[in-house]
Parts: sequence; structure tokens; C-alpha cells
Amino acid sequence: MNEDLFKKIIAHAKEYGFVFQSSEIYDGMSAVYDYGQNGSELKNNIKAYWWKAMVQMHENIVGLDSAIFMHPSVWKASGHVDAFNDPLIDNKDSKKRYRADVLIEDHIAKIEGKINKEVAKAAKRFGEAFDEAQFRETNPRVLANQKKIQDINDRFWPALQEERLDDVKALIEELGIACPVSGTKNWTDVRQFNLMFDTRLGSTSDSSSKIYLRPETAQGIFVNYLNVQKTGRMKIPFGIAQIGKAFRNEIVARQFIFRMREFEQMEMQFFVRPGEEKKWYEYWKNERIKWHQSLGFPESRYRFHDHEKLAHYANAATDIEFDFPMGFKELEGIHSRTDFDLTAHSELSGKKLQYFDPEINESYVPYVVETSVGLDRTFLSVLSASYIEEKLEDGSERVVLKLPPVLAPYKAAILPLIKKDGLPEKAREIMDKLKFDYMCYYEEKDAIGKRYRRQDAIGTPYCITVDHQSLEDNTVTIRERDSMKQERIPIEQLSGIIAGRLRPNN
RNA sequence: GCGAAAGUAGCUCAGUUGGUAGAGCACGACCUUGCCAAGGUCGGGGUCGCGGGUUCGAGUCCCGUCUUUCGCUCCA
Repeated sequence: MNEDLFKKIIAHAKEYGFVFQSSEIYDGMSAVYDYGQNGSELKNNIKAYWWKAMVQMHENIVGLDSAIFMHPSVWKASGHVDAFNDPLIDNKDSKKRYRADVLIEDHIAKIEGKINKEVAKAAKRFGEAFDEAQFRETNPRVLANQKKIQDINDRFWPALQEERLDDVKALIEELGIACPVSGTKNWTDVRQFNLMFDTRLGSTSDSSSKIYLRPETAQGIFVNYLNVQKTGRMKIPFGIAQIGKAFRNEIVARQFIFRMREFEQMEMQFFVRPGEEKKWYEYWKNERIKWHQSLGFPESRYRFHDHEKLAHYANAATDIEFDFPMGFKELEGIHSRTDFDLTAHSELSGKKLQYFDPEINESYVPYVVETSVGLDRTFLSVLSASYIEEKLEDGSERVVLKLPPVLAPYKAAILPLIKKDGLPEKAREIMDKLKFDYMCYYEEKDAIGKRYRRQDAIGTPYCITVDHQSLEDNTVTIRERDSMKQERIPIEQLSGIIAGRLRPNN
């Protein structure tokens, strides 16, 4: 953990207009950030770079932009409503956190255990003649315990349903449930712990219904699978790519833009023939690591981390991790999701989400291989890897963002050496020509060296300086950010030189 | 969520036993220089995170709260 470096990067991101904390003038919002004038450019460039690599470069991958609001059933089918909706309670002594419903179910299971013991005992005593059903209906101890279970169930589920959490806690206390670790009954209040944000759709209270802000973008692709496949006449294997926001109400959201409550994902769902998913999973693992490495940072900063414990929907999963200042952390997930999602949506909606494969003359629910990369995390990885403090030969220091040129907010700065003698006018001419094709920065204030440093700090790959000679022979000097080397070239060559750097690995 | 630390100008910070808020850098205008930041003159900018309390008087003491950082915890 390089804490100092991380702090410097965060400070730099703020100072130079890349990332601001949300609503800062009102003390800010925890784990929500805004992208500033340079950050939004960098972010847009990352999106475009990904989109190009995934959609433009693959004839069988198309884009989608689905809404953040979706029918609540989507999240039922996906498993998010169940998996993301937990009533939690902490034991104050052991500091362990439990799901309240699990505690109660365990308690019920214990009572059931007692009944079963009773039944087993009786069965032994009566031998062949034992009528279990009759015994259960008549034995007073069994009946008493069954009544207990009945009472708990009658009370617990409505309380949970109606979110009367204090009642849930009261029940836990009345039942005398103790923490398995500390053995004490010293509980906190029960809190509904919902990782999904909800809101109301419909403007009057009686007609409104609860809907969720999507916790992942993937479901927007799955529910549109058939639309895109049919209207785009897509043939398996094919992919649907999407960039968009997702929302998760994280308990602890920290580490700058690494874990935010509102974040952006760039993901692609690749639909394949069942049985071929492993092959495509390997293919996309390889493709995606290549994409990251094409940014030109050291390969040693990326690695795979295969999952051993798989999520309910996956039969293979790996993370691409990046060596952040706080250590290796997940940047992208690649999952073989099987037919879990399409099957679930098919069952709940009653719509057939199948594909007729003419090559094998068969209908099937496609399997899915997902690549899902965090846009904000990619942003942070790029920023972390680009931020360099350099000691120069003359002993001075400079801070330079060695951004891949294709991602840099500005591609070139146009700088008149001095702001008189017609140099600004000449510089403006160049600016006006270049700005149709590239983001350019014009500046005439302060000494030229200072302006170079300012451009270094936001990662501008080229500084174009207009001097007195420019007026005579239409040449300028072009300074390269990383080497600080300058070259004199004719003005008409500028565009070509800049364009040459905007490809991968340049 | 628990524990610890912090919050004063855009940034980095100073601010004495409680007595009318400062510096450097940055920013703006003008002058000067002109190829790797920090020349000159003038200027703008802070209800000291926010809210209470104690006090004649609070940046300073007390309580609460928000935010940030670190450690635990959580992460389909």
C-alpha cells in the first residue's frame, strides 16, 4: 500500500479538474464523485476506446443503451431482490453480523429437531405399529412445538414483509436467540440492508410502485436479448455491449473512485452455443487482458485472479486485477454465466428466449460469457499508472501524467512564445485548424516553461509553440510530453503527427 | 456499522492561557522577460466543515453532526 502516492494522486485529480467530491459545498456525499473538466474528457476517451475495441472492431458485437429503470420483475428473476435484501443484526459482543431471517430459521430448525427426536423416540417404542402422522397430530409435546413454530412464522414473515424491524428484533429477544460466537444476547437493532436503491415510479402516492435503480447493467442486455437478436439478425455467437451507470448502496464505500455508490460499467454479454462457453470464456479472457495492456502500461501491473467460489449464476469466473496504489484490486470481471439469466427471465416472463441455430438445426437458450469492466476503476488505474514525479537534469521536479495519448483530455496545446508581435494571431490560426479534429488547448499567459509544466500535469502529449520564425516560414516547434524533446516542423504536418499517436501502443 | 486520526483561502499550512483571521504558492489585470514553473506593481478570495452549548467574547473549550483517511467488518 503506497498511501502517500495514493493521496498525491487524489490531490492531483482534484487540483487539475479530474475528480471532485460530489456536492462538496454542502460537505460532500460519501462515496459519490463528480468528474471535472479534464476528468470528463478522460472518461469519455476511455469509453470511446473500449467501444471501438468491442463494437467497432467486432462485426458480431453491437451496442445497446438500456434504461436505468426496469420492471421490478427483472430483479426478481436475476436473484437480486433475494440476494440484496437482507435484514441484518449485529451482536455487540462478538461484533459478528447475522441475517435476522437466518437466525430465526436456525431457531425454527432447532425446534424441528426436537420434534423429530420425539418422533424418532416414539417410533422406536412402538415399532411396526407406529403411525407417524397420527403421532404428530396427537402428541402434546409435538403439538406444543409445532404451535411454537407456527407462532414464530406467523409473526416473523409479516413483520419482515411490512418492514417492522423492531418487531423482528423483539422476536429474536423473546426467543432468547444467542450469538453462536459470543453466546450473548446483546443485539443491535435490526436494519434492513438493501444494496439496491429504490424509488417510486408514478407521481401520486396511491398509484406509485416501488422500483429499483439497476445494481448492474447486465440485465438490460438480457431483457433485450431477443429484440437485438431479431432486429439485428444476429447469429450466434454474438455480443451486445453497453456502457452505463449502476447503483449500489454499499455498506462501506471507500478508496476514492474505486468503490462508489453510483458507478459506471462497460460490459458485453456474448451469447454462445451451450457447451462452447468455456472456449469463449478463454477467448475473452485473452482479448480483455490484451485490451488493458494495449494502453501501454507495464504488463506486470495486470494479473488474473480466478474465482474458486462461484456466484450462483456462473460456472467459471476470473477477475483482471490491476496493481493500484492500494494493491492489486479487481478492474474487470469475466464470467461464464451459463443460461442462468435468460432461463430465469424466460421462466418469469413466460417468453421464450431461445435461438434457433440453423447450423445444428436446434433451438436452445444461449449460454453467456460476460466481460464487465468498471469504467471508474479503469479511470483510476490509468491515472495511477500515468502519474509520475520526475526529477530533471537541472535538479528541478515536474509532475507529469503520462497518459496514453488516445486517452489524454487534450491532444495538443497551442502556445505563442510571447503574447505580442503577431504570435498569438498565428497561434490562433493553428488552433482554429486543429480544433475540428482534436481537443486543443490555447494559452498565452505566463512563461513558456510554466505553460509546458501545466500541460504535463494534465497529460497533454504535445505542446506546439509558435515563435518568430513561424511567421516567416510556417514552421513551429512541437514538444513531446514524455521526452520533453522539441522538433521544428512545418505547420501542415501537425495533424498527421498527432494522429499517428492516437492508436494503441503509441 | 465499530475503533482511531483529521477538517482554517483553490492548494500546503501557521494561528500564543479564549480577545476583530495570516503566510507561501495558486488565481485575475497590467508591465517586463522570452524555450522548460515560481521577475515587478496592483487586486480578488475565508461567517475557520456544519449545528448547538459555555462565555462579556470561541478558529481555540464542551456536545452533536457531516465529510475524509487508516484498521476491522461487508462486497451477489
